This record gives sequence, structure tokens and C-alpha cells, in this order.
Amino acid sequence: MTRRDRLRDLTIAEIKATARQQMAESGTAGISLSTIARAMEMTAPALYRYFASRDQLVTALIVDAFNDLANAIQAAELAAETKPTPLKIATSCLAYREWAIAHPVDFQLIYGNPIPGYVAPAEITVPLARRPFNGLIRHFLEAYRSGELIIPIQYTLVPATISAHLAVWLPEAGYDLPEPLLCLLMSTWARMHGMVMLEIFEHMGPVVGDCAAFYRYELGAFLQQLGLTWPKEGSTDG
Amino acid sequence: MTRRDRLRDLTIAEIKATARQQMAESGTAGISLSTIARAMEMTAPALYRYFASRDQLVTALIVDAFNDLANAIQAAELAAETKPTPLKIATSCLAYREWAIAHPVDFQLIYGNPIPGYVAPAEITVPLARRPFNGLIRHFLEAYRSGELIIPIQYTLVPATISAHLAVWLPEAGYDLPEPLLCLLMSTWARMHGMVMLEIFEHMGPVVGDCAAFYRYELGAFLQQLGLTWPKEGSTDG
DNA sequence: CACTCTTGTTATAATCTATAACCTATTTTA
DNA sequence: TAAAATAGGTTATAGATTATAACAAGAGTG
Repeated sequence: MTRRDRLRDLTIAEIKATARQQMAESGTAGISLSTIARAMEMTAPALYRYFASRDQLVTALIVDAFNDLANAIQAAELAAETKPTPLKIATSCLAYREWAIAHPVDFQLIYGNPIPGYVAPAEITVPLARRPFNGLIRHFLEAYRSGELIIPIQYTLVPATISAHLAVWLPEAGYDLPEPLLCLLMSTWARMHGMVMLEIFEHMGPVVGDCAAFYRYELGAFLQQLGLTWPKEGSTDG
Repeated sequence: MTRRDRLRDLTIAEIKATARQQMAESGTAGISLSTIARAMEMTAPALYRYFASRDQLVTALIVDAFNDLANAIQAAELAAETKPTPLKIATSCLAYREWAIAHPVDFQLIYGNPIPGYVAPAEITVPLARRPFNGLIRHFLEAYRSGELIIPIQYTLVPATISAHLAVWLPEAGYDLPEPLLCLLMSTWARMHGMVMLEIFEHMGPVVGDCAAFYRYELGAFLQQLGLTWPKEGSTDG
């Protein structure tokens, strides 16, 4: 790691930081090499010394965002490590929303329709996409194994086509989970994700008013449906 | 309606159709006035006689998409009018996904992050956004009034902040619904929406394989949680 | 000191949205 | 019916954008 390399890394970091800032101001489409260069008091072509194209910069931002989301969730999970299972699951789910609301454009970059014509390179994206959920997966599996979590009757019978796919996918992805448990996890994710998406795109706020409260309310209902009682303490107030 | 007006409407329709087609090919960002003009064997500035800006064209596409989604759901609901309640609700929910999968870019246009720098004008968007759900709202209300649908215990206690907001919003929007029922509706929407979003952005397919089957599976679980038995017949196979 | 690689610059191509100025055919109206 | 107004198209042009090429100058190394 020479001095030059360190300077280079600094510049890369500054480019990404500037991009993120502009994205926060003008949405995911605010990423423009010219504007970034201007803000950094450089000329646009100079940026090509660091990123081969605008799309490659976007990819770098996506990678960072995925890791940042995963780190945020992981940190929250670490803090809740000693808490009872329902609270651990709630923590993971709440952290998901909290990061999304705190970083709406990054969230859109990851889970929404990103930039004009941009398509994320799957080989980079796919492995990263799993990281944020490793904690939740572990909680579910442990709760299931300990008997604390009983898979609701509605989920026990996994459709044949899905079962056939999971029989291949689960071992391939390195997960040792019962199929209905994975389905329950996907259902959980979709439920949380749907709320966050509707909130971020302003479809929920106008209706219910307090989106944070609704998220907790729905999360509580979900946990109760799972037979896990919702703990009163530790609720993030909105 | 003069002859000229008719021709004008035809041209507008052709512009929108061309835009939709290009969008289908190259994503929501594929909407480019130059490209549309080229495809129509016109020059780009000519399009400004019909739409004051690219954003206004996008708004027109969004309006069409909202109406198209609402019409699709309404048509499906009409066909299921005589069926039992659970099937009616299932029909609405299935129609939501089916339209989304059949028109992924339009769906992104409505519910995702649309075009560079574009922000939808709320005064046009907000009233339209409710149309697709009128049927579902009616089904829920009727089922609730007839006693067929009992609001799950987890939903009966609506958080104070939400309740305060709903006390204003519900009458304002012209809905005569109990608050927990509206929350249950929002929860339903978020659940379905989350699945559709994850499917469209390729986060679900790789995991479960058959997204259509998963949607039905989750919908069935949901209806059972509501105490409504999931009917075997009428399942759209995937 | 000289040689090379890195990192910046300016110049330029090709594309995009959008406006201006102009032309022409259709409609409206005196 | 002839003249005026207007709708709907054109080319020319301005100002962005991504991206490449060609060149300049500094940093590191022998």
C-alpha cells in the first residue's frame, strides 16, 4: 500500500461520498459524473481514471449500500443478542426499516429501479443481497430448533414447484433449513419490504399517518401470529 | 370534436403507445423523446406540440397505467362477483399481481422510482392511486358487516397516532370503515405489494423458483389467518 | 538526471431535452 | 371566396450528458 495507493483510495471514497450526497439531494438520478466532478473541483473525464463508467460507480454504490444495510442490521442484532427471541426477530425487522428510512435513496438503489438503463451485475449483487438476512435466518432457525417457534399450519404445506426448487437451492446456498421455514422467512421479508416500499414512495404516510407506528403494529401482529408474544419494552418511538 | 382534434388524439395515443413499447424494451428510462420521434418518423421538437415536456408525457403514462391497473382488477372482480367472499378477495389480490407481472415497467412507473429527476405531481397521482383498491375495500367492508370476516385480535388495537390520523383521514377520503379494518387493508396491500416488488426486481424468483405459486401460497395463508377458508377451485395455475 | 506511470487537463464526438425561428397546410372568419 | 389565424411539422441551436482521445505535468524510481 504505497502513498499513491492511499491517495487513490481517498479520491475513490470522495467520489462515492459526493455521489451519495448528490443522490440524497436529487434522487438516484442525481448521480451525474459532470456534477460530481464539478463539486470536487475536477473535470468529468478525470473520474474515468477511477471508474470505467458511470454504471461502475453505481455498482460500487450498490455494493456499499448492501454492506451498510447488512452492517446496520448486524449492529442492531448484536445489541439485542441477550434479549428473548421475539425481541431479537423484532430488532432485525425494525433495523431493516430504520436503515431504509434513514437512507431512502440507497434503499431505492438496492431494491428499486435504479438509474437510467443501468442493470446491476448479478454476479456482484446476488451474493451481497443475502447478507442482511443472515441474522434473521439464524434467529428463525434457532427458535425453530428450540421449539419456541412453531411454523403456522398455513405454511407447513409448501407447493410442489417451490419444494422442488428449494430442494436444489437450499443446499446450493449453504442453508440447512426446513422448506416451510424458508417460506416463512420469505413471507416475513415480503411483509416488511412491502411496508417500507409503500412508505418510501409516499403511499402509506398519507393514509395511516404514522408509518413507524404502523410498522411496529404490523410487526407485532406478525409475531403474535407466529405464537411469539410482542414485548412492550424496546419499542423505537416515532 | 373536429377532425383535427381526432387526428391529434390519434397522434397522442401513438406517442404514448410508442413510449410504452420502448419502455418495455429498455426499462422506464427507455423513454426518450428523440427515440420516440425517430420510431414515429418525426423529429423530436414536434413532440412538444403534444406534451410540454418529457415529464408531462411520463405523467400521462402514469395516469394511463393507474387506470389500466384499476380496470384490470375491476374486470377480474366483475367476473368473480357471484363467488364466495374469500374467492372475491383472492381475485382482487391475484389480479393485482397479474397486472404487475404482465406490465412490469408500468408497475415500476407507478410504484417504483420512475424516471431521472421526475417527480409525480401529487394532485394528479393521489386520487388515482386509490382506484385499484376500491373493490377490495368493498369486499372487506361487506364481509365485515355480514360477520363473515372477523378482524384478527392482533389488529383490533390501533396505535393512538394512527387512530388520530384516521379519524381525520377516513371521513375526508369518503370511507366509512372501522379503523382496524383499514389497517387490515393496508396490511393486505403491503403484503401483496412486497411480494410483487421482490418478484419484479428479481429478489424472489432465485429463492423460491415459482413466484406465482408462492403468491397463492402466501395469499392462502393470509386468508386462513383471517378465518376465511381458501377455496381450491379457480386457482390460476403457474 | 532521465524514464515511466499516474492523474489530471483540454478538445471532441455523440446523445439527450428543450427552445427559437420558420414553413406549410388546414381551419376559421370577414 | 380570399385573407387571417392556427396547428403541426421542419431545421438550427443551446446547454447537458457520457465517454474517448490526445496531451501536459507531477510523483516515484533507476
